[in-house]
Amino acid sequence: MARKASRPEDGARQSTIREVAEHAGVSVATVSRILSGNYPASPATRSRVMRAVKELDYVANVHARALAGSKHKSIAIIVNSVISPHYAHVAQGVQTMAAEAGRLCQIGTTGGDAERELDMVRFMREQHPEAVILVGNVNADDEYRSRMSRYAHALEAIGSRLVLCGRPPLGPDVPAVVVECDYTGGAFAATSHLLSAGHRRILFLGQRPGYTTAEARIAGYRKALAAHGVPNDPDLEVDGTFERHEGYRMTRERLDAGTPDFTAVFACNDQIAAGARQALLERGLGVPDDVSMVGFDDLPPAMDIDLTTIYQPHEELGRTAVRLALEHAENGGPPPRTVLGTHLVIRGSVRPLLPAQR
Amino acid sequence: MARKASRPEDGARQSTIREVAEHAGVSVATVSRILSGNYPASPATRSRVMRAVKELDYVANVHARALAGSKHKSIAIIVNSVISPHYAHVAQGVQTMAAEAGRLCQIGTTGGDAERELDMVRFMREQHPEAVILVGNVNADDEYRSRMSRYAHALEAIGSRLVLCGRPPLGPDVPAVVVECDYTGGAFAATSHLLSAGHRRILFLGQRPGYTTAEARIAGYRKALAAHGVPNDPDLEVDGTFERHEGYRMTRERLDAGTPDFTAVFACNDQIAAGARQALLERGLGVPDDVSMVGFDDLPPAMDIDLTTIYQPHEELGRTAVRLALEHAENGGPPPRTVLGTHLVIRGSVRPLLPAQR
DNA sequence: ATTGTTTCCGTAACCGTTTCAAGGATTTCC
DNA sequence: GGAAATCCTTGAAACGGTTACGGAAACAAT
Repeated sequence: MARKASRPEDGARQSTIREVAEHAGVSVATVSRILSGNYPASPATRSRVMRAVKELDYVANVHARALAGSKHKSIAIIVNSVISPHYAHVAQGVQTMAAEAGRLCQIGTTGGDAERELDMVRFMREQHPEAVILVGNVNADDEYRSRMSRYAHALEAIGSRLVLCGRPPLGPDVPAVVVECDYTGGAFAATSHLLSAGHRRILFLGQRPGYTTAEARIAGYRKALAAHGVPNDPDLEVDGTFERHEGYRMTRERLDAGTPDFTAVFACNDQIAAGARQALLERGLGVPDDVSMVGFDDLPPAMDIDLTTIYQPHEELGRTAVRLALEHAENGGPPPRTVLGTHLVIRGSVRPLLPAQR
Repeated sequence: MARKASRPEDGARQSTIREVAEHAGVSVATVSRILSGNYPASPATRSRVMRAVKELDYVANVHARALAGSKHKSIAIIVNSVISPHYAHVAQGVQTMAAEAGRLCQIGTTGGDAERELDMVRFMREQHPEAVILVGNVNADDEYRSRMSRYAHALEAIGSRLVLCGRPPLGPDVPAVVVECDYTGGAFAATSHLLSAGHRRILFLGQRPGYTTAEARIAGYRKALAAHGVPNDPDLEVDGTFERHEGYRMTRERLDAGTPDFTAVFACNDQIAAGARQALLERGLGVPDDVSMVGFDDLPPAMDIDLTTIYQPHEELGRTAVRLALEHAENGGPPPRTVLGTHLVIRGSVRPLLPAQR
C-alpha cells in the first residue's frame, strides 16, 4: 500500500522516510528527528508520524543512516575460532552486551593466524563499527605491530576504537582500550597449588614462544617455582597449541620418551588437560592417583573430568570490552585500561605427594 | 595528505573516492568501476588508480556502497547461544563460508526464546544482509508463525532471504531456503543401536513439546521402538532442555523416584548425556556397566566420556546454509531445500544386555 | 574522407538518511 | 499593540558511493 506509483517495480520495496513523511503530512526532517531521539515535537505531530510508521511498517535503512550520521551502531569481534570454548564465551559476553546496548554484533575468525587477524581488522574497518574487539592469542612480531599500529590509527580516524581483550597493550603508540586478564597470576596460583601439595616436577603444557597468552602463563609458572625455591627445568616446558589433540600429543610424546619424570601437570587450558588426561589414562596412569593436574579456564571439559583449574571470567571479559569501548566513545579521554582477575577452582585432580615420593 | 582543505577537522578522516580520483587524475566513475568488478579500463589508468588507492590507503565505505548499490555483502546468523557447542559449530561453518565469499558475518543470539528470535530477525532486517540464517530450536506457535511469515516477506522485499538451518520449513506461505538435518533418522539409528543390543526400556532425555529439534528426535525414537515391536512407554520420555545441567536434573529426579526402571538412555545431545552420566555415577551406576547410553552430536564431551553417539554435520550445516542462500540470490527461482544426513559413532557407552536381564 | 564500431572515460542523477540554517506561527513581555 | 522570545517545522545540503547515459578518441571498413 501507498507505494510510490512513480517507481514501479516487480518486487515490493521497503518504505522510505519520504513515504512516511508524505503519509503523515509532514516533512522528512520532522520524521527523522522524531524517530531518532526525543526531539521537541508537538504531541499531535508525533502521534501522526508514529501512526504512519506503524501503518507502513517503516524500518529505517541503517546504511543511509550510517552514511548521513557517520555512525553505525555495531561492534566487531575478532576471535581465533568460534568453536573454542574460551573464545565462544567471550563472544557470548560481547554479544550479550552489544544486544543490550542495541548494537549489531559482527564477528570474524582468524584461526590463530596473525596475518588473517590483520586482514580481518582491515575488513572490519570498512564496516565502520564503533569498536573492533581483538581477543586472544596471536604471535605479535614487528611486522604485525607496525601494521596493527597503522590500523589502530585508521580506526581512530573514523571514530572507531580498537579493543584488546585478554591480551596486553601493543605499545604506547597504538591507541587501544585494553581489557586484560591476569593470566600470570592464574598460572602462579595453579602452580603454587601443585607445589603446596608437594609436587616438584610439574610439566607445563602449552608453551608457545611469542604468543602473549602462553607467555603470561609461563611467567606465572616460573614465578611460582622460584617462590618455592624449586629450580626451573626448561625441559619440563612443552611446546604446543591450546587444543585438545595437542594436549594429547604433548603428553603422549613425553610418555613415549621414557618413564614419566613428572608427578604433576599444569595445562594452559582445560582442553589441553583433557587431552593430556586421555594420554595418561591410555598408559595406565590415573589422575590424580599417579599424576596430579591443574587446568585453566574452568569450562565444560573441566567438570566432566573432575579437573582442578583456574577460573577466568570469560563472559565478563567480553562484556567489559564492549562497555569500556562504548564509554570511551561517549566520554573521550585516554583509552581506558583494566585487568580482570582469576581464581583457583578446586576439584579432584590434585593429590598431595607424600614426602617419600618427592 | 591530500585532505580537502575546505573541510577542516580536528581528527583525520578516511579518504574518499573523490580524493582517489583527484589523486589519480581520473573521474570518480572510473575509480568506482575499476575497484568493483573488472570493468574495461586501460592498463595505464588501472595502475594509476591502484597506486592512488595504495598511497591514500583508501578503503571504500560499505554504507555508501550499500546505499547506492542497494546491496550489502553480509550474512546474518541467529542462534540460541554462541556457547552451546552445536550452535558454535554451525556458526563456525557460516563464518568460514561467509569469509570465503568475502561476506561480513553478523551474529545474534536468542537464548532459545521465540520472541527474542523474532525481534532479532526484525533487527537484522534493518541491516539489509543478503541472508538471515535461523538455526535451531524454537517453539513455533501460531503467533510466531504469522510474525515470521511477515518478516520473511519483508526480507524478500529487500532482496534478502531467510534460511532455516537444522529445522523444518515453516509452511508453504513462508518463503525460505531450508537446510535440514535428519534428526529423526539419527534418533532412529541411536535407538535401534540400543534395541539391537537387547535394551528394551530406554529413557529418552530431552523431550520438549513444540520444539522441532526435540520432536524430530522423539519421532525417530518411537519409530525405532515400533520397528522392533517394543511398546512405547510415555513415562520414559522425560522433558528437559538441551543443557548439561538439565541432563543431570532429569536423571537425578528419575533415580530419586525409585529404583531405575531403565537399562539404557538416549540423550537428545551429548551435553544432556554428560549430565546424565554424572548423575548415574553419583548413584554408583556405571556407564556402560549398569546403564548403556547413546548421545547426539559427537561433540567434545562425547570423546571425554567415551560416548557412543550420533554425528551430525554441524559445520556443514552452516556452510550449506550460506552456499545455498548465495546461490539462490544469484540464480533466483524457487528457494532450494536440502537435507543432510547423520550417522552413528560407536564408542564405549553401550553394552549388550544379556537375555536374562531383559 | 566519411561513416560505423569499439573502447574508455566523465557528468550527473540518484540511494535514504541526518542536520543546519532559516522560516512561520505562537506566546510573552513591556 | 508591536517587538522579542520561544517553539515547531521545513527546505536543502551533505554523506560517499554506483551507474545510466553520452561524449571523445581510436581504429576499421567502405
